[in-house]
Amino acid sequence: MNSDELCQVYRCLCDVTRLRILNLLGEDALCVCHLQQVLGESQVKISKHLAYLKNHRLVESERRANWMIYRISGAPNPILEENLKCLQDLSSEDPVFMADLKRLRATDTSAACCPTSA
Amino acid sequence: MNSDELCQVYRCLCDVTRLRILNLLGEDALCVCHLQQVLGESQVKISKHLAYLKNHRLVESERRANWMIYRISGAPNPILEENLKCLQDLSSEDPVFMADLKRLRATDTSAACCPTSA
DNA sequence: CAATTATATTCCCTTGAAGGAATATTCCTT
DNA sequence: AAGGAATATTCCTTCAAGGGAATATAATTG
Repeated sequence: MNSDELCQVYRCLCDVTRLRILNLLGEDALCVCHLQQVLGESQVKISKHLAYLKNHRLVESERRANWMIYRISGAPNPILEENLKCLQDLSSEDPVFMADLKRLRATDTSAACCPTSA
Repeated sequence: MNSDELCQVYRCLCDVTRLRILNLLGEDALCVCHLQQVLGESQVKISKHLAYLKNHRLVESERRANWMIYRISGAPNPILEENLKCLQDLSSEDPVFMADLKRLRATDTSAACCPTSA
């Protein structure tokens, strides 16, 4: 990791929608439609932000039939990991992150698109 | 700290010049002219980035005669602190940060503009 | 193969921010 | 008060990126 790559990581983190996505993916791998549901944002918006995160190697994806499952990248990244921890801490205080997690837990993850249902 | 403020912090961190500035200020408070010297960047550029950091409360400044001394903000900010630590770790590997620190140490800090000479 | 579902991409518009040149401001010295 | 040094601001141009509407692609189902 060099200074430019470090900047790239922060660029990924400096959008609230991406932070919300990462916060959710910190809990579990998720398909696009679930992210869309939980975040209440448009399909394009979610899809573009996921592409952005993927291009910068913060998340990775795997196709499962019709669905794309996204998860936090497995490649070790100390900066990302440290900041995901911070995110987790904040998510017990911040109303936006809290509400997202609440909706996530209320979401039926037994559907065909869910990673654990494979 | 809420999700928007968190984004703001990351926005501050996603420019390499600002990271270089923060890396230097992590060592010691510095005046603009020293930052300019060490970073080898234009006066406008440094000044604008400092203004940006100050507007977002990551640094604070104090006038000393002709000079403005900038330092990392004293207000507690866990996210900033955590990432300054990361920056410090990286600065022993990354060529840009390393070179900056080396030039900083080679800089005469006994001049009138330096905080410790007060 | 046609229709449907899930997701990605393209086109377009708008905005924030980076950087340089020129200028303004602030403070010091004489 | 005038000049000089340090720093800040304004004006301008360029560019990345956010978001929506429409369209394209990929896989599934009938």
